[in-house]
Amino acid sequence: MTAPLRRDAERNRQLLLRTAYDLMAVDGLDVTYEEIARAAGTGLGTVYRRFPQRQDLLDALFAAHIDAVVGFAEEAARRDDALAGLVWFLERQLELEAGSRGLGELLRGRRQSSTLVQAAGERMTPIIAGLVARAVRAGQLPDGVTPGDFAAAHVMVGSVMDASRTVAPDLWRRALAIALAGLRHADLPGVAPDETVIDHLYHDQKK
Amino acid sequence: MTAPLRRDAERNRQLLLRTAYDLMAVDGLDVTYEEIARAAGTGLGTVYRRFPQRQDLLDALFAAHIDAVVGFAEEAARRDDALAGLVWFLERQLELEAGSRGLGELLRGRRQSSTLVQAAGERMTPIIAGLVARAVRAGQLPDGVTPGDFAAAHVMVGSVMDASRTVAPDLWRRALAIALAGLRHADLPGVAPDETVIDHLYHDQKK
DNA sequence: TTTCAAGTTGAAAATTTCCTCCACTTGTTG
DNA sequence: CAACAAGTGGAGGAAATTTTCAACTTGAAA
Repeated sequence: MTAPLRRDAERNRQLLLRTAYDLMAVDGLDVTYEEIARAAGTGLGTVYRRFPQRQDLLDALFAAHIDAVVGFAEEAARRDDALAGLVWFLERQLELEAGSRGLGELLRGRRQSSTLVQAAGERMTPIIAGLVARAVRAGQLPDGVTPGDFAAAHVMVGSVMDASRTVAPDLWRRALAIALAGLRHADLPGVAPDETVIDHLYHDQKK
Repeated sequence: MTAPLRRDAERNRQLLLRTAYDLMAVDGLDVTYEEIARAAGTGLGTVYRRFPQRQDLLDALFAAHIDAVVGFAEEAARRDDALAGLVWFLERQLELEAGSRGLGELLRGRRQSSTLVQAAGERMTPIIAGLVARAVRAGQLPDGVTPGDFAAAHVMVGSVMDASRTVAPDLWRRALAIALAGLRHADLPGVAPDETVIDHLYHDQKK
């Protein structure tokens, strides 16, 4: 379909991907194209030629990670112990996010979600919902806990991760412990977040 | 000391404050001066003349709220029941934040903190620390829970508030229930966040 | 080796937001 | 009501970032 890139172009493409990945791991998704070009030692035009939309770059950079997260969900669903599966899934996903600020921004707030992230969400939604339902049925979680509450927990832990990344890169594990213990023991007030609200939790898309 | 403003200027000042407050309640602290001017029906120069630094505007807008939060802390400390005091304090503060996205941004992440916020923090730190210590001593909270964990809880609930404000303005209460139950029941791993880390939790100051 | 489509580059235009400046207007004071 | 300090408005300069583009270079097919 699409012609393969010329050898030098492909080399540049890989170089740009590596460079962009490293920059975004530290500074988040909003690194300047100019910054990427400078760090990679290419011209600005080269970055634009290869990745006309920033979304193109993000997709190329993070597709594998997104797939991995979906894989985690599927693997978690195979467990007999539903709650253990949920905990394991959340922890794996957060570990990935801990490795790259950019990935965290992609998977949670900031920036409207790409097709990739949306598709991944659609695949995981029923899986997680099934796990939560199983855990509740088994009495591992109190009645009233919903998938949306896990989404909230994810966002909550992520916020601590984002704020403490540079000074306490493991603090999110403490936040995770709080969130998980909370889900197990809280008597949740109000109405559970439905699909629409979950969508906002993840793709807030404001500056 | 400072000469009083001319009557028309004072009228404009109040108008700008009201306008800015309303805009920031919805859109956060980063509303453009141009937007404020347009909404207030004044010229851009007028906004800059009255509030040369954005911090001047923020201080004028939120000083009262910040004082109120400090007042909550002091009142909480007077309670016999330390944990109830902590819960009450956190809930009051979050209720204020729920009323204005701007205030939430000021009190938590985003934007380096003003002198006002810093001063408030310094007044509240020992108060909250005392309450936490009392609650732990009384067995209301498990050993190992620290003031920093309450800061984390605050940030965590705030992140849910920020993300769901427009579609589920009360969802933060559910997040608060999770966080509080978590603090009461979690066996916290890792090291507790110290002062430096708490500072980062609150004043992350990245885009 | 020749040829040329593909690739590269960096200057410059377009955007966006911030902030200054000054000619003009208006309260207020004597 | 005269005089002027204080206040106002908004065009336009500065800075940061995005995006385009035309002149130049290079890999690879014939």
